[in-house]
Amino acid sequence: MGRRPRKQAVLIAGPTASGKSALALETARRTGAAIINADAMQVYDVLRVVTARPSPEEMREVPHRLYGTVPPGVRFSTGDWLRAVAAILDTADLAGRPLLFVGGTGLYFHALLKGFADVPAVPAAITQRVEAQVAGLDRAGRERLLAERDPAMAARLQAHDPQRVVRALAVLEATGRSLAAFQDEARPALLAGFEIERLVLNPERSVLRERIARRFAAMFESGAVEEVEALLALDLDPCLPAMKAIGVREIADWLAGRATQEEAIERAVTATRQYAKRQRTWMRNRMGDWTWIDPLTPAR
RNA sequence: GCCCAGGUAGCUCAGUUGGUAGAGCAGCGGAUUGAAAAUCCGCGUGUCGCUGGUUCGAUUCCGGCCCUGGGCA
Repeated sequence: MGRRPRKQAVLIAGPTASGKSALALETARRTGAAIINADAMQVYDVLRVVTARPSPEEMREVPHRLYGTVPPGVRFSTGDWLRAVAAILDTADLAGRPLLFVGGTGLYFHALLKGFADVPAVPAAITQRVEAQVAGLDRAGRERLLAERDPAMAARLQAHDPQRVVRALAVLEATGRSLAAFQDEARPALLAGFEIERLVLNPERSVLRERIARRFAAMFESGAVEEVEALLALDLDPCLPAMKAIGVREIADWLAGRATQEEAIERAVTATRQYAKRQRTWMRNRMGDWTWIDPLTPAR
């Protein structure tokens, strides 16, 4: 039995501004690894500075995948991301390189490690119809509607927020099956057969806060404004994910005279801090068995 | 110096006909299976400027002081 070295994957998660990209780059230089994006916003083209995507020089130096590869007019989903990763694993061009999955989107790592329900595409017309139906309902109304149509999903959802209720109802309508049934079907994890190392970067709270504040102020001076102008010029639907990247709304408000620069920066910094908090909640509660490190405090 | 307004949560403020107080934002905790930088759920964290007086009881009423803003000099 010929012994081939096992394929290696390193997963680097952590809240925004925790130093993931720097660690990934340093590791890739040392080990010859390729870096694969696991961040929902860094996939979008146009927004580089605002999403803190690696620079063109860094991307030239080390192989990077799934950074800025999706037009901002596209609604890229977790399933799309997982398929894109599968396609990368199937190609030979990264053969032999360790893979570094780097990003802040907990759901992507979950899908990568645990598999993801394979649900057929739901026609946009159906989603729109369901959205219109759910739009006027309050929390109790949503809960009641879902319980009536899809008790299994109603029982599964902890919070009956509009997005999840719409998704459940749309899947039911499009396929005739409950989303719960799809979720219960075991999906093979993409990284089966890999030797996997899992890291969560967890800087001290006060340090992270300070880095977030400094980083956004710097973004403002180094191209973020031009990016947002370019994005706005595309005149996209404001509901699209790329339009919701932190900083887009805030800078757009400043450009339109609805906020001073100081206010725009403060709001974006607050939004980033709140985002980091949500990330930490996910990581604390769902990545407890990963290796936690503080990359920013010298004495660790 | 005098007059007026105000001083209540981290911030902006509401309120208590005297029984130690509550909104928004911020913050904290939680959920998270195709929008996830999204979308939701839960939680008030307080010498009511200080100090005397009246009162069974004062953040509330009265006096004094301090501070802030505006006006008059």
